[in-house]
Amino acid sequence: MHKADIAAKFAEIAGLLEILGENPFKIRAHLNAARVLETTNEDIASLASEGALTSIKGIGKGIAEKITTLLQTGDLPELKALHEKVPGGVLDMLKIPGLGPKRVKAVWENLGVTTLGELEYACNENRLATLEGFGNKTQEKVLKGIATFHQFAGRWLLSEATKHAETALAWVKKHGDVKRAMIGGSIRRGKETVRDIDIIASSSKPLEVMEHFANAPFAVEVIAQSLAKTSVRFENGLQADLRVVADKEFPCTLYRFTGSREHNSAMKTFAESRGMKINEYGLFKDKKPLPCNDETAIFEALGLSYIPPELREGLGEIETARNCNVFDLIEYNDLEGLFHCHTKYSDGRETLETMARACKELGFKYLGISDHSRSASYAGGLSIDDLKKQGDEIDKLNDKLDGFRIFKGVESDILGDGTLDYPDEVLEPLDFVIASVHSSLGMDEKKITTRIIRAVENPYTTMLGHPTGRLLLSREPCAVNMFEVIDACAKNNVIIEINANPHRLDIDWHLMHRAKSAGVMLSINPDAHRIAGLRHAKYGVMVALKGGLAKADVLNSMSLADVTCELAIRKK
DNA sequence: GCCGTTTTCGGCCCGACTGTTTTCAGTCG
Repeated sequence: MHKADIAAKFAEIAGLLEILGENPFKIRAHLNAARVLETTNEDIASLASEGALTSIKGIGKGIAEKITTLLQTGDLPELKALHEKVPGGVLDMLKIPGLGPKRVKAVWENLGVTTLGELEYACNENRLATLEGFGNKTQEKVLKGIATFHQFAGRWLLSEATKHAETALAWVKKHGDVKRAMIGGSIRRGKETVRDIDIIASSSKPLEVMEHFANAPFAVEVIAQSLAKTSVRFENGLQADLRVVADKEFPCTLYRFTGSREHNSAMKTFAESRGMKINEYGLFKDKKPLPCNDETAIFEALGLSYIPPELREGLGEIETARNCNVFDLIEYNDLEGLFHCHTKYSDGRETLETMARACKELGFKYLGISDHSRSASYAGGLSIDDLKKQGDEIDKLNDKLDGFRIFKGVESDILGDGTLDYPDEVLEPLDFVIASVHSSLGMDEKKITTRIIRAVENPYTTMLGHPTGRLLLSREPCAVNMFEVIDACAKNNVIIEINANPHRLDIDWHLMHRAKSAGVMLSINPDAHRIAGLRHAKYGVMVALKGGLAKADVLNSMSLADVTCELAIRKK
């Protein structure tokens, strides 16, 4: 059993205990253990065998025993006992916004509701609103929450799907008869959420390769097996399709199973206009296949410049490819530094120095630190004194970190009225200020737009952080009118963040063209709370590509000297 | 259930918001 699986068990226990109204501190201890397990670098199995699990902060005697039991048996008697007390579907209800443990318990005990389906039914019959402590507003909110839940079911975050896709790809490549293999589909296009994994491989023995795939250790179920493809399911329900073709067909199959439906359809039409035909088996002229060794050759044969996978959405990219030689797009290696990172000063896992050194080791030249501000008490936001203290530490580190620079910043909460939560004299000496909304995201369009624009107009705001507050697959963006916000950013010389955390990817890439044409600069920010989070910048680059951004549009593609200058100019 | 320690038990984050009530419980971040 893996650390992440054990962590999930503890989170499950916490949820069940919550519904049962157990001691809140016991619940927190389990949640804390889950988080610790998710993030620790320790080898749990060997610590368990040495009886040294309690050396990890947050793991005491009780939880250490449970981890050991889970490692040895894969199961936990306590969890079984809890499941006997609480029906499975009741736990799902905790995922509905507006329903916490108390209300879930009330719904379950008073209405006998034990699944989301029954809950929806009860809402439609107006039974939820009649419960004590509930009303029409809550009932409506729950109904909306259930709809959102269904809408997101069966979709995965790009980061999660990528991780599984890489596992599957590595397994496919292990087969000795595989010549080429790649991840295709929406993962290759960098879509922020995806439905399944597509892997394309070439081999002279396709059936054997597909059989090998069906027998993969991660495949808990083989959903379909045919001459054309094999589909398996991972334990978490994610589906992976493998197509194996002859090597000469590989480029066209990969191409066909990468582009969106709209892109493929547009390309089919374009090829026909050139007297050609394109499908998953090849590119044909006068019914004769044109040899294409890779995707580049396909575009060349069609008289187009190469269209990167991220752009193959059917949004006019073929037209662009006819008119220009190359797409001028940012690449991951263009990034010179990273802004928007957290440390132990607020809710980050690492010290300032550890984060800076990790960033340097990744090859970056600078790091912009922006811990939470004082009103973000839930995230350990910094008092004015702490912020000064951090600034002093940054000064010392900058003397030590040869050729690497830490910029002093803060992620300041945008308060309800649009003001930032430090006085001007505190913001003034900082190198940069990210203004972000973290609370009261439910305001109507007019109110929240006015609020955010007021923050953009603050002379100390350098960047607008995760502008819509969306959490992919769990929280819709707030009602903000982003067109107005983009215009305000242009007017006030404020940079817009592309929050690269795979849960956010905010702003949405569809809006990047508009920001670019309004003359707004963007910044690809990892919003890292731990070392691994720094690598999330790659997802930010993927969506920036989708948004058609060039190196020149992105703040943190500037050299250290240039970015220092840029920040100074913006401060004025 | 964990931590820290005056080693045996008390403290563990808490303020804002929402919707419900009519003074506050529950949820959220």
